Amino acid sequence: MSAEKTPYNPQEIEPEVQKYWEEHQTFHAVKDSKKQKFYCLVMLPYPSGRLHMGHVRNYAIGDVIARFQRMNGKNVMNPIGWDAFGMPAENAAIKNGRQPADWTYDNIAYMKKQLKALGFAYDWQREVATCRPEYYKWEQKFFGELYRRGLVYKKVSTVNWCPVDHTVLANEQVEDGCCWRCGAKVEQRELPQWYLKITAYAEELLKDLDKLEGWPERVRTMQRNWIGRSEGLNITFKVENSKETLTVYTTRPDTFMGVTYVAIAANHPLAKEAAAKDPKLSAFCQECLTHKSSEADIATMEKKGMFTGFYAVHPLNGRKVPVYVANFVIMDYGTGAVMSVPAHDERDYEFAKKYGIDIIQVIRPQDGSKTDLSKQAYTEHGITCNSGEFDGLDFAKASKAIGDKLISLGCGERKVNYRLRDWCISRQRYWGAPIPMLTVDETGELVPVPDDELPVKLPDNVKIDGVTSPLKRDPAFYKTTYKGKSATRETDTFDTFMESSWYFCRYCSPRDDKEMFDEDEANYWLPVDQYIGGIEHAVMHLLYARFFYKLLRDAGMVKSDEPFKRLLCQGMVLADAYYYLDKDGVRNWVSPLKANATRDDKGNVVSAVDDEGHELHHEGMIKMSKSKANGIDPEDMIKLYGADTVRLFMMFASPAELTLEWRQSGVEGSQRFLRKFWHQTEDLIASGSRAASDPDKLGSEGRRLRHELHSVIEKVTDDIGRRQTFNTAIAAVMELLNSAQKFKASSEADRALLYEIYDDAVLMLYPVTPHICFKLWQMLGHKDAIDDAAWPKADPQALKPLDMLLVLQVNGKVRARITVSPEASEEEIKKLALENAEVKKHTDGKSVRKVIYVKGRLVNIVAA
RNA sequence: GCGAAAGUGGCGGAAUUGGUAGACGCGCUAGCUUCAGGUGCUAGUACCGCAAGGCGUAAGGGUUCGAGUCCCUUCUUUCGCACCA
Repeated sequence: MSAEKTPYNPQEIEPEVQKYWEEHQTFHAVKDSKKQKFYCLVMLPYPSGRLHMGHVRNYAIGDVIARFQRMNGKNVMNPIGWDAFGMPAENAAIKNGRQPADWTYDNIAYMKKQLKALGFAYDWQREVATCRPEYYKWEQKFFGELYRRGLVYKKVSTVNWCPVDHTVLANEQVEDGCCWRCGAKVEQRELPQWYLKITAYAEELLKDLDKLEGWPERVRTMQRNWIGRSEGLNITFKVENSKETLTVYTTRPDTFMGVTYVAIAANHPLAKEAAAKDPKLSAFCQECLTHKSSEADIATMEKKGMFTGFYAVHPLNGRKVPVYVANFVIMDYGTGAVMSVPAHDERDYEFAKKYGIDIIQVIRPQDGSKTDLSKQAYTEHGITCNSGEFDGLDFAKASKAIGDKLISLGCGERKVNYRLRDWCISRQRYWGAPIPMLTVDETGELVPVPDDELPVKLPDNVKIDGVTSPLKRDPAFYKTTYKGKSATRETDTFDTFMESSWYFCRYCSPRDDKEMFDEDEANYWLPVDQYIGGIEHAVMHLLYARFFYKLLRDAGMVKSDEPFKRLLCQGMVLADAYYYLDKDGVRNWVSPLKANATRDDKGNVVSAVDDEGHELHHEGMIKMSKSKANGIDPEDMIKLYGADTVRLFMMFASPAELTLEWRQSGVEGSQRFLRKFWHQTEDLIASGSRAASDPDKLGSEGRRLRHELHSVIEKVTDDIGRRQTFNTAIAAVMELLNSAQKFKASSEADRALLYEIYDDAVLMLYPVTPHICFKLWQMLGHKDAIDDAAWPKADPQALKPLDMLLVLQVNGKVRARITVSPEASEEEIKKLALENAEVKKHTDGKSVRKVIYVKGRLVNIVAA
């Protein structure tokens, strides 16, 4: 024990180990058909400038899985890249006059350093930045192909318009009626836009969700709801005094005989026709269109309508029903017109009451109970009434009969509808991939930019004023020719979700200058075996990427149907938030690192004061954010504790899918563990050299400990590989090391066992804390680097239990614990249980009714 | 409103197939060591009780020899969606 102890110094060893990985290109992946591949993918970051804890958590999880799979013999690809187009670069350009490109590339360089300091096992040779022409060239080419395949179209339509960012937002990008990035209230505008026909794949996107067994159920449910398939009927009404007809979509054909009015969207052709004659109606339509347009906002706003003067003619009973413009009907969903049955729909009921429209009951409850339509609508499925020849039918029969009748009259058509709408990919921004389309000036013909002219490069050195895209003011960009004729380029750019929809394919051959990606490489690596990212991408990104993958498949470029086999959505990172109130009662948020909390003897925060003496209010643990000043900078933490400590804490503090509470004391605990691990390994080495393992020479304590080791190997393997419960895997190793620490080695065989334990513990912790394990592995005398070492295997011999701990219960209550030989028969065990003194205390004077033995676990004696 | 998930010590969490509730860690308490220590080590720590023992997984009920786990009712929280015609 005389050996000098070296302190555990992560600041020294981590850069050293990282340098080794860099020099050896340890994590460079090469296709090898003889080896089973494993594609581990983390959602690529937007280069905002600095990593945040959300990134670190995401990538730590990915790194653990990638390293674990590598140790298990897989050929692992673990790439990283940059989702480099987007608004913040333009905002930075506006703010400090820098070019978006310069700003972005600087950020990438900085964040790359941060990622390297965390020791992630990326194949840096595959790094991709989506803003490079070599990347988006292929996206432009593919877009041209999609256009030729009829999957791209341009249409004028109402779109969500962000008045602050001066850009159109996809429906999916609007949160609570506000822009998802800047939070400004969204308005509606009519603009010509490019669309991708995602609805053509709606059915398959829905159906294939069933194949995604490795996805969290909640994500699949969200996507199912987002696609929102419904079966119904399109019904066409004739309109009096108009050439227009009116087609509505309904999922309740059974209520058709109760229609008393029709509601249409403000920008429906019939509404426009009526508005042309009526200034009041025109003003109302205008008001409807300037309204916030997200579904959530429409849901909460007051329902309003206005009579158009038109009457639609009910095709079955000839009734003339008024046509209203209503603010809650959307042109883009269904047909932009709704038939209204106030008696059996709550919204229609409310509307009818407000405007004095008839309410006619055509459905009655199946069980014969009474309904009171003077109070509320009856919305359940029931039996038809007041419906003439259709009376007395249930929902299915009535829907079929009425549908058949309408179809035979030529004014009905069965229709499957989706909530999902086509993907608008146009953005009125500079910092994005230009949409590669041209308009021939003379003819107005729309054509894709010919492949040999791609990429359509973004011009450099532009002036950004935050209002008009520089592309729209730059004739050198938009003036061009097509087959000798003058033409005008599209000046809109792609939605950045386009780039993130296929980057994982590009990783397969990232420097390919002949095609989008190499098919042999892609079909070796794809699909992704494990994808890891935030739950916020559950619908948009993950749906678009699935769609894009199917487009690639139908172009013959990939062979599988789904891009991501297994998905893990990690939880948010929270931290304590504190504030004090200033003179004006305004909250001033203070970093939790500056809050000195006083705790009671149970450890609860009683009060807190910041460094300047302000009394702080503790808001609790909330999501890390700039506005609440409770973000913890990963770089600060690495400097303070080292990457291994940060990684260990993140993986240990909570299960990956749940929220993670950042606690300084917990981080310190993680560091304490690593320090102990380091010193205990040193102690072992100092206690004597490695002896040959000889399990037969172990005493009973040694055998028990060896049994524990191999049970832990089995558990940790299952926890990381199958269950993905990294926290319990780490806890198991900690427990093992606690046991090893208590074990007094008294022989060569004992010491050999300890070496076996420390070897395996180092291997098992390597995916989580690779730097310290790299060094400990060397210290334990291994010549080859740990990076290529194999994951430990549980020895079946050692897994056999030496003795069995049984719980003895009387009437379900634990009364004693006994140890028996694993060979003991059930009869012997039951006898032992009944003779146990503690058991007897509780069975005395009672008769034993039943004795239940659960193998290897317990004996329960039922006595009364 | 609809849909989904979840409620376990002072805290994060564990209990994987209905079978020892509270692993592991944080915090706290006591002691030792070091003493420049916000280091290290040892022990204790759900609650009530001196103890025997009792009680205990949001609340209430049920199934079972046995329930944190399954079923029903209620409450709460979180997340997602939302006039979807």
